Amino acid sequence: MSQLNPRQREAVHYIDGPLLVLAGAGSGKTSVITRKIAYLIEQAGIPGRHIAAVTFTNKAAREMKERVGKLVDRKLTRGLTVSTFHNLGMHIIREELAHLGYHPGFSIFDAEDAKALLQDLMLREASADAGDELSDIQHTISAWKNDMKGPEDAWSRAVDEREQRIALIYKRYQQYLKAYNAVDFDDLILLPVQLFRTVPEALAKWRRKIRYMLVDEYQDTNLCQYELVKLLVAERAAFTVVGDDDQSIYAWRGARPENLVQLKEDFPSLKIVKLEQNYRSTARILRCANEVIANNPHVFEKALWSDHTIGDELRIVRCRNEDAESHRIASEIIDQKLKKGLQFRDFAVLYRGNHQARLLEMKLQAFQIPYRISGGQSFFSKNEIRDAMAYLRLLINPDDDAAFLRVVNVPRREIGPRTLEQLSHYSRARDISMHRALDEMGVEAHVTEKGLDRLRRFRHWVEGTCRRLYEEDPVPVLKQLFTDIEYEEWLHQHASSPKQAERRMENIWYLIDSIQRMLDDDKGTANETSIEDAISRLILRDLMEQQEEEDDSDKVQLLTLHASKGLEFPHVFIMGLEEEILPHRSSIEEGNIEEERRLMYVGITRARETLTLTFAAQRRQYGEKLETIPSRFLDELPEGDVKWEGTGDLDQEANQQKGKATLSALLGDLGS
DNA sequence: GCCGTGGTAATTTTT
DNA sequence: TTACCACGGC
Repeated sequence: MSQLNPRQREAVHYIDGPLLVLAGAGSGKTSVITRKIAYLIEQAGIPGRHIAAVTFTNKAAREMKERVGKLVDRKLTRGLTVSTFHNLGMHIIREELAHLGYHPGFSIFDAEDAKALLQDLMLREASADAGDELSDIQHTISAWKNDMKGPEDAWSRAVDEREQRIALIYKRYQQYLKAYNAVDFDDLILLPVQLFRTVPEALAKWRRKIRYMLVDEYQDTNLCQYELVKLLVAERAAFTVVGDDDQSIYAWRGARPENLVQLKEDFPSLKIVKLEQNYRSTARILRCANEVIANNPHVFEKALWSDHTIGDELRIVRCRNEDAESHRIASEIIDQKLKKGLQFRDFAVLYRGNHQARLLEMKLQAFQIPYRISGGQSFFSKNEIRDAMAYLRLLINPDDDAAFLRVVNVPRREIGPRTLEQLSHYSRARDISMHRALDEMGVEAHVTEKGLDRLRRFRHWVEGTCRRLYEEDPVPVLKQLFTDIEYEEWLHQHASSPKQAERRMENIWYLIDSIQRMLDDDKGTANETSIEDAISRLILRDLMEQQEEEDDSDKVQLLTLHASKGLEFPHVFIMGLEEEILPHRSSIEEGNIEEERRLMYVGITRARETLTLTFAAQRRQYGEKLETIPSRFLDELPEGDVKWEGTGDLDQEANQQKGKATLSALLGDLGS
């Protein structure tokens, strides 16, 4: 799509004021953003370094960078910011450390570090109640941060005892983070907001830097993120936000689609451009999508259209039970692939919850259908990578107690829980990090001699490595580190097979290679990546190439509806179209059907050519067989556009299906 | 540390 | 029903 349609062109060329682009599914939203960046640089004469485009995921940022790179001369994109909200926040914090009371090399705690800290805090602070769930506390604090509430606000606005308790924990939590020279993910957005509200010079500086701002997936912004945008764009209001209220499916984690409406109030001169032409799906699929979403109330009316052919009817397939459902999908994939000469990668199966993929996986394996499943263990949650990251963090910030605790005894240095307990007790009493505590004379009265000796030896080694990291070429120092500690031997001792240990070690080297690549990437340019920067970017997961490489293979895609947002496939199955699944039971209970409907809408609009919706008439749930009720969303589809199957004699149909499937499997074998 | 036991809950997920 | 957890004993 090299030519822009009139609406898209309008969105690209309008730069005189605030602009909201309501971009329907498949309407070429990324094109608009990337073309607009090109337009701003080449036509409007705004230097790249004064433009910032913000997304939610690294993947989106990477894709955008790539596409801008193809449109604009490399020289002109110098200094252009295309990053996630969190990455932008990290850079602001890094540049304004002094104002915020942080030191260089600050750590970024991920959810697990934060959880560990909270756990620790609760054990000794006793402000918590036995009934308080750790994850509940964590989520509450996170939600407060997303709402821009500090510990004091949370305390004064607490509505019950539980909130009061959590507010106290929140306060202590922040104190510890500060002592560790660490921030958590939410702080990456919140701290810049607090900074900009209290230090006008800092705000002025960033306003001078960012003269034009673009925000992708605007309906997913939370209160804090919107505030950051608002602060940065100021009254000048040179910005474009792109979003789709109908694809808001993340309200449960703080996203505020209301921010779309709020924009109109905050910026009365806001111009709105609607992108309604869809370049992805058949006219029939779009008609169905429009019908379904029309059941939601709307502030902005929008209807997708396409000049594609009408296309096949949607199929709704009733299956006897969940077993038959998965079986049917697997056999249909074989069947359609054969009949239409397709590839496995042309198919995607979408579902509400990850557990629904289990059965399907088994069936796909039985049919020898290759598949790729979304989610699962990520590179960064692997134990060896978490160890390695902890070492890296410790090197750039020795006060990072979470990192310290993770690796102080990995591999074994004979520093046991008792010794650590003593050290931690002392350091907390003094309100300093463990690393710092080891410096003090006072600690000697609290930790046994043997333990202290080992701890100090570890600390000495860390400091030596630290120094070398800055004096020498960092990457060889890092490689040396893992040899020094004999990490590979340790992996072998703890792995179930030598092969596994080798694989884990490979992951470590891959991680270090990635650092090398980051450092090399912009070597010699104005904004050269520092080792701290590279490590922070790793914590923010700005590295996913490994998965990408695997993506090339010919596999059926299995994804949750959430994970499917932004993607498209020629042939889509959505399974489990039953009440209590889609819409999900808890959403029904909470009365939040609208977000579930948007989820359905997202699912429908993923399909280019065909869409098959399946449900099981009977499903085993928590041990007992239950009759299910077909999803209400099925009734919302226009009758003339759907074809129901499997409503007749179920047994007979299942047998027919089985026969067909066996035949297909045989043919499939011959074909390969 | 590793393993069995019993109790509980059972979405969606990025940074 | 299953799967994951925290807990306690070795």
